[in-house]
Amino acid sequence: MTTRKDQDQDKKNDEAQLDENDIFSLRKARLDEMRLKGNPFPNDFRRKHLASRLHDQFGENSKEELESDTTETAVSGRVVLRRMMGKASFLTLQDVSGRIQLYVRQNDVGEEVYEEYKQWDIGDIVGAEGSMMKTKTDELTVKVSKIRLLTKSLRPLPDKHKGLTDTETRYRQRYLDLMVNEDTRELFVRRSKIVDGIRRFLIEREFMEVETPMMLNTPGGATALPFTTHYNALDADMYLRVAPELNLKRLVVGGFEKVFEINRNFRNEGMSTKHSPEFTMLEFYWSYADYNDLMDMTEEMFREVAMSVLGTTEFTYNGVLIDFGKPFARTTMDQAICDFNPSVEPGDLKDIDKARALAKKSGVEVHESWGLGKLVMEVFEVLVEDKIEQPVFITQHPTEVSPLARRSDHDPDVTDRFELFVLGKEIANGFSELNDAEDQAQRFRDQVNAKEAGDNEAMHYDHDYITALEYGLPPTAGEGLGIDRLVMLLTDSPSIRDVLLFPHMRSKV
RNA sequence: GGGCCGUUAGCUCAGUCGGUAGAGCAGUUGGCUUUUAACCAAUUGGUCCCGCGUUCGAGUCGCGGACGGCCCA
Repeated sequence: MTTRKDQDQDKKNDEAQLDENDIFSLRKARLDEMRLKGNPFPNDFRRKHLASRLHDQFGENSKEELESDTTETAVSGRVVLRRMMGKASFLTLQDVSGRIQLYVRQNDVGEEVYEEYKQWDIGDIVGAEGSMMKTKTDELTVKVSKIRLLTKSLRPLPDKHKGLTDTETRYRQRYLDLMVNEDTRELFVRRSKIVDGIRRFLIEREFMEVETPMMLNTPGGATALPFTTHYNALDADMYLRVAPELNLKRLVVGGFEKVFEINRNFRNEGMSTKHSPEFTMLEFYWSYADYNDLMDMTEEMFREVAMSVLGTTEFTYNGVLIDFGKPFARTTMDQAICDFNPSVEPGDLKDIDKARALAKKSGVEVHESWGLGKLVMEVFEVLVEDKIEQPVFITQHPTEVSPLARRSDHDPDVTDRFELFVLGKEIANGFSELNDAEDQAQRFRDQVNAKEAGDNEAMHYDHDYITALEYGLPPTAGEGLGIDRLVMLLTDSPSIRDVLLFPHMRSKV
């Protein structure tokens, strides 16, 4: 049945067609002609070699050596450059591995094919067979004997020299960015290698990869505002997860003593160069280990990943040299506040009135319901975070702001927790897990109170999680690591959007 | 949410004091059988982001809005 809405949509589409420019109409006309002669989108061409493989195998051969070499190749990819010289021409073909030049002569492919070939466009995808040669200027080239059009492209590619620089278009039409900007391709290859490196690091240490739900009845595991959605079949409102933490610890209760998950979390917050509403986190849980073990392992992981991805532990971010090869500093939150702010005295952070005064003086919008712990945390965020450059583990977070972390044996007001900061960015957050069900229940109640007092980021009370703890969670350490931010560091990217293939954008009209 | 900046041809960008809308690339036509940002000649192409206002006249000035970027919260 055709609805009114469909008709409107069809009308819109028709209008869009009419709006198209001359280049599009011309190419569409060419495509229509091709349809009359056969299928312009064949899928029976098979490639023999990637461009990079040809360069590896024949790049060092001389012109003469290649003339006597009879190796036949078959290559395919997108035409990105073309130089026509009457009855002969050069094409630059781009495949996933790189570029290779093709030399197409009318004498070699035949007059009929060459006439058709002249109607093809930059951006088309072609397949070609031929032998290897080198040109006058020593460029490795496929001397084409057969060439076919595999996919007709209807839209013109961005400028062949200047490329595509408009940030908005690069984000909205990432495929164009990837087509023409090699840096972008390399960045996302690197991202993939980073994730691969982390996965291998954990699997080598006998961690098991698991997947836990994205949609939950009760969100938890982090203090953050969740997205809500609706499950029609159950007629139930549900939440997108803000962290996989509670489910992963349920698995540890069940006996999977070392688990990890690399997946998306969703937080209903604003976007910035450091924040995306959906972001990728590694979370892992390690039984019979504590937060000190986590810090050791995190350093080791960063070193190994940097080596495997960059070939070195040194890199620069925004002009600052960072070396993951050096030991990361470790300091408590209180100590860091005092170190970065000589005017602050340790006593200021132990007295709620003094801490409140310091917070207000530092520009924090203080709520009267906040305890000492929350005040100290806020002061840290304002007075320290941005000033950090080199990697540092900040430890001993207040219990008040760490509702899932184990209390310190020496001071019940702080936890055995750390956050790793590099260049003002929080990269990782880990702690010895709270496995005392009664303490956890009280912490949840405190969170519910905070929520009722207006903190919409406070956690829900998760009854089933308490039940799980009542069966017994072994002593465990757990950590979350922001993959996107780590990728930013290792690719020198100023914005998180640069390391997301399809960053969220407001829809246009 | 606030501040600053941006939006002109498919892409990259100019556009003077408010006076007929420009270039390079891409495209089209012709030439060219080792080019490589190929070259030579000719040439097509515009909702100047949208709306309102000021003005004899707005890409340009004013107001409002959309989208984006950066900074701040």
